[in-house]
Amino acid sequence: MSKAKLSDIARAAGVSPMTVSRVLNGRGGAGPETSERIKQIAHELRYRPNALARGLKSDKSGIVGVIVPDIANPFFPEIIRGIENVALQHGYNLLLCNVVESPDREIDLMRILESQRVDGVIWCSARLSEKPLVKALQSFKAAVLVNRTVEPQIAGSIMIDYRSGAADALKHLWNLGRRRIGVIAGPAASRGSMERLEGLRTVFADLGAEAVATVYCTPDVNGGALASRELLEAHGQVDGLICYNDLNAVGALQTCEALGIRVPDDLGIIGFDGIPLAEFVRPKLSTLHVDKYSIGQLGMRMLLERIEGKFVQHSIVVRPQLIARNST
Amino acid sequence: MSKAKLSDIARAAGVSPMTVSRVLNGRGGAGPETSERIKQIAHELRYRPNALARGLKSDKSGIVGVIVPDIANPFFPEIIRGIENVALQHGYNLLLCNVVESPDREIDLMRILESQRVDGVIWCSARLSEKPLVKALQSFKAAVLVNRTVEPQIAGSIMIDYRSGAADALKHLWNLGRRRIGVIAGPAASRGSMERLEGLRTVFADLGAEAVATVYCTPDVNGGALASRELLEAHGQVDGLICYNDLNAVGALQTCEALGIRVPDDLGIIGFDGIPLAEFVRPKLSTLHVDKYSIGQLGMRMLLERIEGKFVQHSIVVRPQLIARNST
DNA sequence: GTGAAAGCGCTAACAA
DNA sequence: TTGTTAGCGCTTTCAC
Repeated sequence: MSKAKLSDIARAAGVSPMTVSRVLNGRGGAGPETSERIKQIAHELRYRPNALARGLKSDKSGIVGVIVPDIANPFFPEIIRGIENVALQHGYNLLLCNVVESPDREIDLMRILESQRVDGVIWCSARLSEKPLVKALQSFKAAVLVNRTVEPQIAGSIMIDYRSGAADALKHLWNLGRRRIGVIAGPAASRGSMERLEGLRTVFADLGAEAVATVYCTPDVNGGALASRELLEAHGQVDGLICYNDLNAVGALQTCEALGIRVPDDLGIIGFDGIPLAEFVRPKLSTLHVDKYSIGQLGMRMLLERIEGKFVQHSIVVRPQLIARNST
Repeated sequence: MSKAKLSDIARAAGVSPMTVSRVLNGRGGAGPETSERIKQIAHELRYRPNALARGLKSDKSGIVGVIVPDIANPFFPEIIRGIENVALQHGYNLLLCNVVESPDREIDLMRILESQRVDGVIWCSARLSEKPLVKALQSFKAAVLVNRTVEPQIAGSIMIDYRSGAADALKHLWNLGRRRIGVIAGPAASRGSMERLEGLRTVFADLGAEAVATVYCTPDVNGGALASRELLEAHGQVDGLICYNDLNAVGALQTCEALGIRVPDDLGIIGFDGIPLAEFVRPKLSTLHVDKYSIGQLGMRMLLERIEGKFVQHSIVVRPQLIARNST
């Protein structure tokens, strides 16, 4: 049996579809006992309003597109939960999109989300270059970027203060007496990597020092393992390692184990992000914790404002917090 | 500026909307150079077909609902990726829903997905009781359950063979000489837990032995830590621990560390699921590995068959594979 | 308080 | 080959 529609209820109740619509949407429309009868029938028929028809009429789909580079990276599920938490409170649902592969995928995705007439988009760690990114964003009623900025008219943004985070990481190692510091810098193309390096440079300059070596890598455990091996084999005297993220740091931990380097005795390692994994490895990983759930909530709230046409706040910066554990 | 529609293109090209529709959908409809002109204009106007209108007309939304109990549990993102991989190949998108909280949430979600007129649903680890579950599933054109079964007419299912997995875990520990075995059993209400226990019972019976103790807990790290502490403090002589999942096993690892119990020397620990984390802890966790990505792919393929009205295969059973690492 | 008409953007069926 | 008509389910507008 196919789904009940307004006219089915109307016929059963002996009224017009319009009346049913009004009653079910709580906008008066009928006397008390007629209303009751209509609601009763709707319930019996398991009536579910057709969101497609509603959306077509109202030009609102009730759906928000969420784009993440890789849902298997534990950084993102927390953000998604934050987004969903706020979205559901406001009657929105999430169309989740993963873009593991290429920037081409990002373009395709945009077309899809446009076709679905999503009411807005939250895009995490977009890798598309500026021009096409802006062009893509302009096709949406509202957009929020996480980990990226564009002109505030184009999209709101939630930024993580990588500079200060990286600076704090370096100061932390320095205060612990580490003087020969290497950097596992993550993906060379990434803005986040650049900003971290800038933060480091500033502190190094103040200190009259510099990094022993910097190695780029993919932002996962394996990338960290490979890069740290390369770095440590070439620079045995390194006594501190600053990593792009916790996954990289866990990879470094593995390398140290393989190379017989003791952490933190021989080498202090610090990560970034504060994913749960950081607490489960041994030694427990010191890290710069980022409140991912809040980022999701903030992002969705910002999107809601934009959907409603308010542009009060254009950019939010979240500051990572140093958590010193046993790896430093 | 709002979005271009067929009639906009039609006007610009001096043809009827119908012709434009046919051309853009590649169903002939016009001579070669008219077709070219239409495509050109569509491109310039950044035309995006309105999926809402199409869906309303065709009674197909192109969207598949995916429900997981908790996206922050690393078991699920892999499944989602598998689902998405197949879905995209076939022109479907995912409406992702998390149900962290209560079974009530599950009911609400069903209403939402029905309203969105999703073409099908993939539901992971549904916790709703049989009656309402069946009722909910019946409202969809197609449905597939992961980790649960119902009548094949109602929904397809992908099952993990927890019995054989648990049996393998026990045999593994037994072969290693462990004789006093405790069980961290996960959520008491869960089917998965029950089935694992059944698998264990069978093997214990063959062996003429039984579990020293069984403790239930939440399926996360903390639950495992608490439950294992309770178990180990009450039964100091236990030399083998079978855990509901890897998260629980990691929790047990933490407890052992706190209690000064050496793993695997004093106690062998084995997990379940084979999440990435299992490789990152020390000692590396032995586990029963489940191919989550494949499960996602299989589930989506099964759903596609059901959407298309083929019901060739009603149930797939995936067998976990023992991976012996350093915790046993 | 209630209903009829019209239209959101698209396409199946038929007509020219 | 191309166009016209009608309708998917809902809601806004206006008339009763």
